[in-house]
Amino acid sequence: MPDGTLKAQTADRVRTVAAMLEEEIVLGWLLPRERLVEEELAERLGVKRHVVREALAELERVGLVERIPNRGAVVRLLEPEEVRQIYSVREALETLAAEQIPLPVAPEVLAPLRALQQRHAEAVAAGDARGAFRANIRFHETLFRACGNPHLVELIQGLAQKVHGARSITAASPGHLALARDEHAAMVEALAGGDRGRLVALCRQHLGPSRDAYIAAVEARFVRPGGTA
Amino acid sequence: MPDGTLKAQTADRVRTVAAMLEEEIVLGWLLPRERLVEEELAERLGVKRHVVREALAELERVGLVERIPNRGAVVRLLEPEEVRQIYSVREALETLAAEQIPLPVAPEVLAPLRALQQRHAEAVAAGDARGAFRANIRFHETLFRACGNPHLVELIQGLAQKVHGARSITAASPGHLALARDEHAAMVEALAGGDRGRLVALCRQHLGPSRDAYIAAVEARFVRPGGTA
DNA sequence: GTCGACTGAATTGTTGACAATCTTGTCAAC
DNA sequence: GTTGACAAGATTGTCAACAATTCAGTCGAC
Repeated sequence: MPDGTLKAQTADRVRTVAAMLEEEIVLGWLLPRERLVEEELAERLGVKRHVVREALAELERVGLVERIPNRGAVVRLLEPEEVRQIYSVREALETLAAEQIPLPVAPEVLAPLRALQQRHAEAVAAGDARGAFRANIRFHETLFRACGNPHLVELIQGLAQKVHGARSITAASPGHLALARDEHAAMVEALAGGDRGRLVALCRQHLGPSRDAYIAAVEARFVRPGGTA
Repeated sequence: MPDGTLKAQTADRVRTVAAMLEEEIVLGWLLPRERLVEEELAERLGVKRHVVREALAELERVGLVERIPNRGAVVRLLEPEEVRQIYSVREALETLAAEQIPLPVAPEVLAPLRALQQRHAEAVAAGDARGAFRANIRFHETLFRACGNPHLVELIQGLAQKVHGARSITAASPGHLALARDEHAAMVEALAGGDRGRLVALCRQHLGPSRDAYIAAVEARFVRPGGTA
């Protein structure tokens, strides 16, 4: 077996398609309530319908799309209350992880973290929303992985993914991206300096802006007099 | 549409099959490393192979089975280290939830909880491991749901499910079942009495026995000199 | 006697076609 | 002008056959 990972198994393709759709949702190319037709996506992304089907099922499980039997899938619109609840759990988990990171942090954590921080900063400077999104994800993954508990990391990532649909407001906003960039720099500093209190506080602060921006946007745009959605 | 939930969609059947297999794993009918052949399961459970396939994929995501490409699925054997990590996160999350339950607890929470506690006690008395397992799950779900954050509850349930494969030791043991029964009673008491400190302590204690029993069993039975598994 | 290659059986992975279901547009009746 | 039924189109849900892969046992060479 000389290829190894070379051959693209179905499972890998499903993950790839799910990731592509996720990005399109996060970056606001696919808007809430927009229909996701299996056959159309299959053709556009160059895969079989079965692959798209599984990818949509995955995104439904994660909470990014909504699937109605015999009717198809649409990009899900997150309720403000739901977003608040998710962020409150995120805060607890990320705090927990930050408290368990051994300090002073190991160089093999710090070095890649600095590299990712820089990549994020470059993407922000270039106005590359997609690059910033990807670097941002990897930055946080690397950071929290340092806590030593992969299951905790998995939960944190899952929750972050759940609210990806609520990030199209901030994911492309230069102001928010610049703020995130600066906060990342501060986190790295706190890690390097062994200042746990600051690190934990930064992690907590870091969550606020995107949550508040989304809630404000939804309540301004979607709430109709007398209605709940 | 006069039937509503009457018609059995594929998604429902997948969930059902997954739940059946999960129970068989928890109760020790299916042992670690035991093969799970799609066609055989499809015939035994009276569904199409495609349904079994998706159910196995679901159980793989959850962490109860392991699937190797072109080779099939087997019941997964959890590493002691992994079990420790999962239980440590469970402890944190369940503590968090217990701390957020409004006290004194609402009657519409307490009443069903007492009913489930009794059902569990009856199953234990009757030596009905499956009944005890089901009542136990619903008891904890009802308890933690009272914290008001469905996403936190979902995480707690997911983690509990992840270690279901590690529960075949305690799920059928009269001693452990009796202990769980008594602890449930104490939890209800603490809830009714508004004693949050006791409730939190009980939730934490409650996790210990099954974790320790599993780790002890695995390390006694499966560790070979010089090997890691 | 041991090692390596080969063949056959078992199992999963993939595909395309068909059936069931829902939505939209049209038209007639009130 | 509005409402209801009806038909056509679009979309998902289901299935069974076929292809690809892996494993176990056997046979032959050294």
